[in-house]
Amino acid sequence: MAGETVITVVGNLTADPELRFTPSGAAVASFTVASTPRTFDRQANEWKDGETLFLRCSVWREAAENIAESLTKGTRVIVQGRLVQRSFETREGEKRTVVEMQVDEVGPSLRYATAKVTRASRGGGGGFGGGQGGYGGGQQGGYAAAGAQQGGGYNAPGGGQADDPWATGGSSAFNDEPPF
Amino acid sequence: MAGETVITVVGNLTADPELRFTPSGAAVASFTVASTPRTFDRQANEWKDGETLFLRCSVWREAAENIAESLTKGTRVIVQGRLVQRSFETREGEKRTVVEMQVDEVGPSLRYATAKVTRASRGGGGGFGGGQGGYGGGQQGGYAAAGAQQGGGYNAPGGGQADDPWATGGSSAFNDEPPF
Amino acid sequence: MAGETVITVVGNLTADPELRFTPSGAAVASFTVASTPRTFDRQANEWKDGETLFLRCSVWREAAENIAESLTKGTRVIVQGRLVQRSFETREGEKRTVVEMQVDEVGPSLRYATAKVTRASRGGGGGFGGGQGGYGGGQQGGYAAAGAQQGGGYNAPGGGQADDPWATGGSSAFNDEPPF
Amino acid sequence: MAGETVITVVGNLTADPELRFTPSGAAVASFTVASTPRTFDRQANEWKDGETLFLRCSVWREAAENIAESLTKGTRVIVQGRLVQRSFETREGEKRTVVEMQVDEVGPSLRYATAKVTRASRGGGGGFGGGQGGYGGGQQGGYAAAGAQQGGGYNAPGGGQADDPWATGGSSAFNDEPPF
DNA sequence: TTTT
DNA sequence: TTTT
Repeated sequence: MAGETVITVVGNLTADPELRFTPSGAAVASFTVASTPRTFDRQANEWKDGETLFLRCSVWREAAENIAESLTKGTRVIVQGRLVQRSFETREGEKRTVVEMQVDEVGPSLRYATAKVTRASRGGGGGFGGGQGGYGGGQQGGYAAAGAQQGGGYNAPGGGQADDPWATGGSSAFNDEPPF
Repeated sequence: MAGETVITVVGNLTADPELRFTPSGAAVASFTVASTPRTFDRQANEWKDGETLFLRCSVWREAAENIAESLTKGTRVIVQGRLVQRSFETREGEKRTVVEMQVDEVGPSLRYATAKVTRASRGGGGGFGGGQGGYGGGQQGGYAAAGAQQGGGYNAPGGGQADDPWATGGSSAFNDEPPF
Repeated sequence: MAGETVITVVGNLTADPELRFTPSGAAVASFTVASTPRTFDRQANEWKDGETLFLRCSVWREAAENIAESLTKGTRVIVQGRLVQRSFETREGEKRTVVEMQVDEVGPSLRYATAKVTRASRGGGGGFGGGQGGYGGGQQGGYAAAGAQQGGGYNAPGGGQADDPWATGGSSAFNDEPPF
Repeated sequence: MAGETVITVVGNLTADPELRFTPSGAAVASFTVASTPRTFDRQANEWKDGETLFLRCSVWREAAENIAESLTKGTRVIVQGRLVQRSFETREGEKRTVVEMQVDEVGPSLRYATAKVTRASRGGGGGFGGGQGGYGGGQQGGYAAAGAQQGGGYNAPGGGQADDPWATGGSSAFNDEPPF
């Protein structure tokens, strides 16, 4: 009896996702995420790549079809799901167990610039209107792009805490240099 | 002295991201994620929406510019980062503190079908080839698409543990009905 | 290159921890956590136990010695650490890979009442004063116990947000029935 | 519509937990965790303490009573729960919102040696027999203690994957120096 | 192989 | 087997 084993992994696809269908027609996609931690080596006093974790992932239904269309080998992704253990038998009749992930949420990471190019599009598109229908028809892509409110200083940020500090100019957040 | 407070939140943008620049030219984007948990009400014996969490998020550098281009109001996103507390002063000179998130990774969730439409594109594009080059030029969008190996029954899935069970036909994963 | 794969698992020890020492004298403890998720079966409209995840865990140094002393078979624990993959060779010379956890933080869960009994003590003890000195010597155990300020209505809760709501009487948190 | 916002925080109690009871008799404990991240400063090329996060936490029912007995100011704890937002009104009638945590699991961290002392006990006690009553009656405390199998080299570790590598002598895990 |  |  335990809460949950929901985890989030960030890494790169080792190959294009595979899409299959169950007899009843449900889509299931599977892929492997390679996640290489960066750790600080106290001895050497430098950053090093740790051992890569290769984690097998399964996605069902809509999400399965979505990722088959938009994620490819090498894509950096964010994957959230539950760790599960699956038993199976080898061809030699030996029992084995593997740890895998049943994916709840998955999407491409926008952390690096390389992610940008691919979202160029013609006549509409642009933006991930995840919501209840098609928002955002009509952005033209390009740099200024995608509906971002680049300008204003006092536009209500629409959320958060009472008397939101982001709305007040001169917040420390907008002085120099990122905090990390 | 504490490990980390890395968390992952899934939710929808309450507005388009705001993009600004520090005096030194570093990009910083901010947005609010609305995350509504579904919880099972034991009394009523049914699922209900919990209280929505509105969490203010900041993103720096490349990622800031990337999201300003591709995320819009309503997008369902996966956000990973560190919880931080920020102090500020109200216009009345009162000290306040808010809990926010410094984002490490963020991207659109591909969980729902609505995410699909927006990635249609002309002459290439398509797919998030996060990697260093060929983002699968040539997919036509549409359903079969995006490099997924839809066909085979026994193609090596190229991943996972020794003697990978996914390679063996008839794995339980491909029988009927998703497990959840 | 990926952020981190820090995860937290809650479950029960399948056996007492094993404590060993490296040639250089570093302590390493290992144990297996059995984590059984509860999931809501939509078909049956009821809660069921999911498949149990058995996750092998390693702990080093001080923590290794601490857990060897205080955790036993069956203990419900909270374990935080990094997922790692370890390669090894079977006696038949076959290569294998397993997913395990390198533990950063671990401790007994105080969720259930059964956890209570074992902490009874004589003349001192009681309480886990992990902090910077005085572990409250002198609590007598028993129910009212352990330094909790049961009484007051307006004692400053010493932390948190400006104008902390916990300090104001009549907060909704103290009306009837827990929210879950 | 969002999965969950389950998070885990590690930190120290800023004060003893406060225990109260709702009119209907349900116990609720509250406390604040101070969590100070260690981050690597690229400029200075050294580790620094980040800004401390003070997170207000609520615990209900059994767990509330358990922690009131055993956690005290300064204790290092592992806390898992859901981030929630709570609205309230200040004495001036102003609306405010705070981010807090509804705790699912909480316990003392056994990471540091200081945690050890407090578990000394007389005639029984000792160990957290989380299970079905009092296991482990009779450990004497002290170092060898608490059911740990310190000895053997080849005792079956009882867990994990097929052909468990931990059972094989000479695993890399038992060579010199911890991996971090 | 654990377990409110 | 991936990868800023």
